[in-house]
Amino acid sequence: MTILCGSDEQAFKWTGDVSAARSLQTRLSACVIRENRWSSLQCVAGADVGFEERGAITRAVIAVLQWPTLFLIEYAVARLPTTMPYIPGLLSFRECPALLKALGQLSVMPDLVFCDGQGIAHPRRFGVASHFGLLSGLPTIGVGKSRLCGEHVELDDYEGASTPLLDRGECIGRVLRTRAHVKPVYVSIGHKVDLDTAEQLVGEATRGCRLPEPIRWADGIASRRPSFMKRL
DNA sequence: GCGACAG
DNA sequence: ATCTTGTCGC
Repeated sequence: MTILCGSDEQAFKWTGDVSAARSLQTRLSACVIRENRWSSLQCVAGADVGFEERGAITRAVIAVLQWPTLFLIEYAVARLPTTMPYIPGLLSFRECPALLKALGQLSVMPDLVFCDGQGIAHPRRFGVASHFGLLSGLPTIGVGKSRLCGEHVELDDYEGASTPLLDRGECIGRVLRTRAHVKPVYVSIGHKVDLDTAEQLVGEATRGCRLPEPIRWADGIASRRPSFMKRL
């Protein structure tokens, strides 16, 4: 049952069948581990994706940082032809191939990955952070910049404020204000990390900016922002 | 049928 | 996400 998760997905091919992709997500979501399955952190990574050629090429970036100093150790950039369009709820099928390629190019395997996007805070509890975690086997945390699904009460405007993200009677994540006066981020379990730990780690990985440092690096490189490219 | 909708 | 012009603050 669970042993089929990895191999099933590797064989997945996008044919335009939205229903088939959704069914696969529902099956794979049962394989996601929602509790801590790691011992210690030596280094963590940030993962993000960007596009080239007006979307024809998918460019994935994984930046590895030392923990808990958050100094950049190394990074990898991988490019692959884009095989499917962006469809809300199916983002992981579009981004995971390039992310896995980038992961394979690293010389040091991170102990945990902060992903740009939702984990189980997803209609079928299988966002990109969970999908990538399952495929790589690595612990992952989903950090979304906006909401995909779920509801929550208004959030206090001070740094560290947080409130549960609820969907169909289930707590699927937490809305966290990483900095006063800025939009909150949506933290959720990706794989092998529980929610309390995920929120705590996001807080510890954030240094004055809205997003945690690992994701800032991956995003800065994926978006080719001069301020980041200069520091490489 | 209508509105919502990660990146 | 990407494109793109303009503005605000340190």
